[in-house]
Amino acid sequence: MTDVKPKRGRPATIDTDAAMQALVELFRAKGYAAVSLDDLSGATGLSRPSLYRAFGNKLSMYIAAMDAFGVQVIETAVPALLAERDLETALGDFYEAMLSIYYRDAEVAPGCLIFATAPSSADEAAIQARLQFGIEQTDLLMRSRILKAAPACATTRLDAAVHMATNTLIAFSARAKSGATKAELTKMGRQSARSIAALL
Amino acid sequence: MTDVKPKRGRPATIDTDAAMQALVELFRAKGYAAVSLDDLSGATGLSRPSLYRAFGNKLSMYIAAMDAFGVQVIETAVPALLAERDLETALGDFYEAMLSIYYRDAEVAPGCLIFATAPSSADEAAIQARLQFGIEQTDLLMRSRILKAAPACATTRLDAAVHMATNTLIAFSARAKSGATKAELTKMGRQSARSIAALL
DNA sequence: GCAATTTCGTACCGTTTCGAACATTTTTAG
DNA sequence: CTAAAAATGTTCGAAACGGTACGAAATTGC
Repeated sequence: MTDVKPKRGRPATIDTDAAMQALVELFRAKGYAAVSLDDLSGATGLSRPSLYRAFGNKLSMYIAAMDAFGVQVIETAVPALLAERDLETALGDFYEAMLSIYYRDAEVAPGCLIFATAPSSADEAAIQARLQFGIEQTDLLMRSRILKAAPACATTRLDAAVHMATNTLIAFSARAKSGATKAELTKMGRQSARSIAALL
Repeated sequence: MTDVKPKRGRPATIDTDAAMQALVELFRAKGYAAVSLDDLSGATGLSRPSLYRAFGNKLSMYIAAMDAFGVQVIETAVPALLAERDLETALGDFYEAMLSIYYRDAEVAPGCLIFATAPSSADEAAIQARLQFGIEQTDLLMRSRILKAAPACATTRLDAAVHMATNTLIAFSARAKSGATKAELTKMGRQSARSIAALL
């Protein structure tokens, strides 16, 4: 199914993956509304019509960027959470991995595309839906991980720990944007992981 | 000092307080960048030049709205936290009061002006500074309240509880924007308050 | 080589944006 | 009553906005 079919017209030359990465970087740095198509065109090196053909209008570009960011999180940070370790270290490692995404070696954090920029644009129904999905999936992920560590945990107690774990991550996205250092938040993540593990 | 001095020219007729309230409502519903001066003019009933004279440019309007929102929080919700009750109920009452601000009787939450909209506009230095201040003040508020409930608490434990309490509130602002119901978050707030109190 | 087909960027459209210039209105000072 | 002063809304302009029409370029099928 690796299409070897020779297509009829002029072959495409644009690198959509690289372009998408540039979209993610711009959107998470400046949010949805503050970014213009000219900005995106400049960052990707693609003309506005090329962007439009590849990703649709600005809203669908942002939605696609949210998805790409989510995939990046799943591939990069989630394995740390699901590793065969005790809950406290796994959760702490996960937070640290997420912070590596939020800060990306930069002095000033580009931040989280989903938790930090989507809330302000949630009046767009499509954006709100993706934000809801992101939170939901994080809750589910935390639930499965905590349940693995404490299979017999009562549901109330489990809910509390799950929400704590997700809420900590969400808050980190805002704190990173507020100027907190990565070291600061990493320490906070270890503390939080310990507290959450202690809840069970 | 209640100025009875008759000023020289035409007296001002605009209600700056009402206008500011309208600014807060618009900004927290749609964020900073997505709001135009025409939107603000329409919502306040003031002409663009009047707005400009009263509050300066768009950025300073947003900054002033952040301050006004902060004052509203301090006047409305903080007393619940500082009330003479046990920590768990005080914290739970505080979260509930904050959710009343975030939802304002509306089906869809207008949300939190500071935690939900500022992070996406934090590339503006002035906005980032106010966001940082807001988080800092919340941490300080939580610290003083928790310290009152547990004066002999070890600093590590105290830090953990403080950050948990603030992070929960920050996360609520994102969850509210994602479409969660007020009842849902109120329940989560009570659970979180219990968990945080149990950390001491 | 010629037609069909697909990609691509230049140029353009109408709208919206922010901010200011300006005249008008309403008051006090003399 | 006239002049100065302050506040206000109408009007304007230059720039930026999102999005598209259209022709040039590049490839395959015949």
